[in-house]
Amino acid sequence: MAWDTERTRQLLLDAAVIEFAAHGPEGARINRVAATAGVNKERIYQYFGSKQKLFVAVLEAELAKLAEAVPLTPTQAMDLGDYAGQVYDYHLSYPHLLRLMSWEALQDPGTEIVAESERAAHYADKVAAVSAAQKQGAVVVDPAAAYLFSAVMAITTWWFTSPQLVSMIMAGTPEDTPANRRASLMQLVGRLVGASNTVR
Amino acid sequence: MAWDTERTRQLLLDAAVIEFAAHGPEGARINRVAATAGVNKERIYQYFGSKQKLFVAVLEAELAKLAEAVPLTPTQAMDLGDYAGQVYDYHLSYPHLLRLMSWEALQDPGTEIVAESERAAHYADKVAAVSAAQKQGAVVVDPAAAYLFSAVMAITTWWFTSPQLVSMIMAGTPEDTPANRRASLMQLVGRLVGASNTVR
DNA sequence: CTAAACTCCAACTGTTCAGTTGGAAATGAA
DNA sequence: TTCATTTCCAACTGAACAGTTGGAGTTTAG
Repeated sequence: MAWDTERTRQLLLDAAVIEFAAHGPEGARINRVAATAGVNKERIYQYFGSKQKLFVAVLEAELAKLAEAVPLTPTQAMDLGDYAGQVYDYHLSYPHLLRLMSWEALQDPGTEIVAESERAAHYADKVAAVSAAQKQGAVVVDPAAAYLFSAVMAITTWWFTSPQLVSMIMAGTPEDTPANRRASLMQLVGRLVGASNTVR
Repeated sequence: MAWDTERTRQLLLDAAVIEFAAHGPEGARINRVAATAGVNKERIYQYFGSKQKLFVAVLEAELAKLAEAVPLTPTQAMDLGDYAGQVYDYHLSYPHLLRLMSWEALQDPGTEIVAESERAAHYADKVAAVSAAQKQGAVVVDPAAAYLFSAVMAITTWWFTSPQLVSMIMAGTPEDTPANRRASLMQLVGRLVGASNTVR
């Protein structure tokens, strides 16, 4: 058969995103990845080495896509509500990543963090941007930037990471829609950072 | 040997909390639960029926403990910052529950929610309490109570549900401690709900 | 054209796994 | 005391699993 090594690898990676997002690194099954990809499972060991290494490759690939899709710019920290809205949009249209990160969160605490140095640098940049916005008066100075940024991440991602809680909590709110969630998110982030239109 | 059926069952449940918190419903191993409990694994099938039913029993038991430890009172909605602090304290001292709920969140979306009616009623009460506080002027009226309550849950639990993100984001904040997290949490919740001391 | 290297496959290995079975030991009722 | 019931156990069953092997087929270099 005609070879297309890169295509085979990508097919496996794409299939692995689906399998790991659904079942996590321990529950995923190598034969299902191979079946979904239409590729022999021996190829997984040839290209990736092991099941856990495949999971790492999947996380690296998907994190790179997020960084590309929602890049950090200095102006974003000046409008964290809008930034939160963009991150929300990304996860709404592409739910696999937060599931993968949730599985990552639940791994053995001793597990090495995937792409840690790149991700830590990325987050350091974001926290620094928030800190700079605090100095410019666009964001309240209390609490520290890292705490503020954490809270923004928390309320942005929660809708996707706790679906069972969301369904129970929002059951009595008939006007609940993704758009209203997004609007409340942006409003609440604005309030957290002290944006002027939220002062009552 | 002297029989103590209830003790055997509780030993298995306690061992299962540890195993499911660490590995989740798919990654957990029945033989490890039995070994940790010091009980034959056949007893698991006798008392609980199956691995998944054991997971459900574990979640039910741990959720009942939370409801008992951090009960809802009407006064709590008048001070959501304090309430958030109490929930934070519970999870800080007892991290298994949020791990179990995180595994629950990642189960197949078609999976029946454990103790759904009780939990939904519990959350409905909480949202109603927030709504009442809004009417009394103790909490801002925008966005709707369910959105506010969701945001409070989000920033309270995030410290425990995203440890890898926390470690990267907080790496550049040397003054980061559980106490400072708690203090920032209460401050941010106060700001979200429009508590008077946060207006700038 | 040939041989080396590479990609890919079906079948395999050794182990693990959830769940079950047949029976031992303890308890309780008659 | 005896028998029925219950609790508990070691070993088992059937299937699943991650990872490996031997070799077929294709590509590339000489």
